[in-house]
Amino acid sequence: MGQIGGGRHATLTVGDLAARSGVAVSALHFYERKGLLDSERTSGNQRRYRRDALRRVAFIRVSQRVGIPLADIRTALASLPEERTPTKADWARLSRVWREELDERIAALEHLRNDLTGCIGCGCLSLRTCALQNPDDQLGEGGIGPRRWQD
Amino acid sequence: MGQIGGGRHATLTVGDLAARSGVAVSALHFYERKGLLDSERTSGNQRRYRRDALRRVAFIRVSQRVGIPLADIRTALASLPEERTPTKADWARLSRVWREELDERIAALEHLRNDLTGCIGCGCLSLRTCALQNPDDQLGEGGIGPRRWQD
DNA sequence: CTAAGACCTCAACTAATGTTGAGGTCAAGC
DNA sequence: GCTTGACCTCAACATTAGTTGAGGTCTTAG
Repeated sequence: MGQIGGGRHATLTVGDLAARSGVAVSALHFYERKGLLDSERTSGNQRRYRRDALRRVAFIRVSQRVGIPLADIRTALASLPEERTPTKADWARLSRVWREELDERIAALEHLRNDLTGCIGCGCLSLRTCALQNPDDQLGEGGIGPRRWQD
Repeated sequence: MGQIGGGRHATLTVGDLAARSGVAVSALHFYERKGLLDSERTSGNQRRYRRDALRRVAFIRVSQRVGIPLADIRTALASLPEERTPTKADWARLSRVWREELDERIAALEHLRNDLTGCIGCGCLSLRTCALQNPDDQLGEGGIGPRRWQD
């Protein structure tokens, strides 16, 4: 634990942060490698996190639940003010962007549901006539590469 | 082309199927390796598809747009009658299952949106109090492994 | 009949998001 | 001051959904 019961002190060890955020240590290392998180080091090279790392990790997880890839989360986090602990307003600003993303994704899925419902009626799945096969919305235009969504 | 202009004949070559479905040849090979699709072979070992392969591929793509992983699509396809060309009713039955999945996913995302909207108000993202951090719905319970959603 | 284009297999690579393990170091309680 | 648990790095592996390339074969139009 990071001194005196795991957290009243100024910094957190990686184990503390993992325990409090519910994120595995290996994932925290990974976020750091990817530039989403950083830490100071002790003289012995061990990570020490400032307490706002906790909110940072929280933001990462919430963003992932919304379906945002880490690279985009990284970009968003990079827009936080450097050398000033982010305020609640800073976090709220970032989150608002995600809500718009989420709105769009929900709308796209609803559109898809409407199409699918129609196609179930005819059972067609016809390549020429079925709306699902010739999408006029954004869904499915990004090709077949690695997935962007998560659950 | 699969004889006489690419398709009036009984079977399709892999190139025909690719052209008509909009799916790359390499993806069709991949689906076959994964058991989602199969083909007869000519004496020279080239694939020849029955015409209902077209609808099968259509079903695969539609399912992927709904966000279903290939393994699940494979399971669904396995429930189609063997040795009888599937009817429209068969396809409609499968699609209905996906619509239920889609309904659930939309509902989960809407729930998430409500939580996020609330959390934007307070800017908290608190690990203890924010609904997003302590999910009581299905979202986010599957852990962190490979993604299940797509776009 | 032959040449060009389509097809074949197999292995390696991509991308995102991590986990696992090996081999070694730090820090803290007794 | 030593031992034990936590930490370090780096490399390899897992998963999903394919793509790319090498090296070779089939089919078909002319």
